[in-house]
Amino acid sequence: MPSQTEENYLKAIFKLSGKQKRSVSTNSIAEELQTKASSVSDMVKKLSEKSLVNYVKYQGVSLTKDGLQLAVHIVRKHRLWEVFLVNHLNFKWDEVHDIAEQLEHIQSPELVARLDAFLEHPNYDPHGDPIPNEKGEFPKTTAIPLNEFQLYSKGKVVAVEIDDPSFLNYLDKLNISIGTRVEIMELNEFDNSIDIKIDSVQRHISIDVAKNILISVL
Amino acid sequence: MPSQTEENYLKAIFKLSGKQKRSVSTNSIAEELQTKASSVSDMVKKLSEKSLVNYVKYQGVSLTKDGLQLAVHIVRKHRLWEVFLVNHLNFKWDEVHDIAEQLEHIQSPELVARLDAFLEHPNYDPHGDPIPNEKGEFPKTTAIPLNEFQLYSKGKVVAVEIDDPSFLNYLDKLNISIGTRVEIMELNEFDNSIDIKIDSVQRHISIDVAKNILISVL
DNA sequence: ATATTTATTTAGATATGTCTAAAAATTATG
DNA sequence: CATAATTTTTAGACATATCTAAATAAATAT
Repeated sequence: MPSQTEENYLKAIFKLSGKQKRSVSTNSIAEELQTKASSVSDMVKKLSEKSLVNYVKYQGVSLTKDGLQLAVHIVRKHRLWEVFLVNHLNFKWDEVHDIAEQLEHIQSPELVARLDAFLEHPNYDPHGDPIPNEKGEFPKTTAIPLNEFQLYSKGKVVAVEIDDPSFLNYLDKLNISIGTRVEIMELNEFDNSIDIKIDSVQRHISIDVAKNILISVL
Repeated sequence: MPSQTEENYLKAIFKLSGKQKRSVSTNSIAEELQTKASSVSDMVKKLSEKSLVNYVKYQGVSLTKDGLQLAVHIVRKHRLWEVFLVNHLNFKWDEVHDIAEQLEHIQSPELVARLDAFLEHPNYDPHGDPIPNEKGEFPKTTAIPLNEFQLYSKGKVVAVEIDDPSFLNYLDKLNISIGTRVEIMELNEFDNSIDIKIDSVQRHISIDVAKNILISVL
């Protein structure tokens, strides 16, 4: 059984690898985990010995099949707990990340299975992120970032790319949440900012915000 | 914030101190935590420096006010989680200890408060153990062990003293659970065993079992 | 292609929590 | 009360995970 620290490394590598599963640099892991590159080197070596990551000195890290499976399972637990916290304990979507960060390390397959059933097998967490099933398979989504959306098209917010409380709070202020309908009114070439309409109110958002909001076409 | 290990030591000392809050020996802590006496010596020294225990070399350990408060709070979390696991995730009373053992270390006062509310402020856990409130106050109980019960008197099982799965399983077999009505039919002086009536069925139980079943008089 | 900058790794140190084996204190026994 | 048995503590070692500082490799710029 991997330690909590090891689990956090696996999760960080999973997150940074993206869908294309590209290999990840020591520095980026260090930044993600708020630690030093030297610590990452050490840990990555250790994970490599356990066959959880592929690691060649100076050439980045990627997850092995075993490592990926573990990482996905931790993500599953994290997101299931977030659903519990929001749907049953009435937390807001910007309050649950740190608590789920702890709960995700609880070791009990039976607990995960029963929690999943209790929550009625949710496919998405409160941030719209997909929840993998027991086998590690993700529900497929066709969402694209708001900034890649076509002018005058209409869509529905299905997820956000980051769950930093300050970002989520900002979205709350703009009245944007999962399920919100948006229409693209104008694309400003100058700074790549976007004008959108929400509930018939026009709003202006920056490219940095737009690319972290995932939309599905209506 | 104390580490998980420190929390486990505090909890062990709390458990071993009993209601009279007697001071606890190094060896008994070692046994309770399945570790070595030398490790206990080290840790107890550390907890003493943090003013969580009173410790004089060779003379045992007791909790300070701060240590007691922390220990009680961990017990509160443990028992609340057990209620959740049994009442909402349909675990049996003999399956929840190890999971609660992990969940009790989750740090979030807000989570505890909301869990407590979600569970509707329970006073007892699935084993009948009292759950302290936010201030650390226990609901008062007048329960006494079955072996101290008077002949021919009737009572109701309100708690069990140990939550070892093998013990709980044995009780299940005898059809004894929290709320079961029992009547003392015979006290056997020879081996201190007891004959009791449960649902009009007579059963024979040993002193070791009897003293771990708490009864309140009817 | 060489020098410089940046990224990464190694070496050595530190903190936590554990252990074994030996020493010291306490308690029990004759 | 002196000796034996037990309990507890200390000393020194080890594993995990971290850090700083120095060394090395890779990438970038001149």
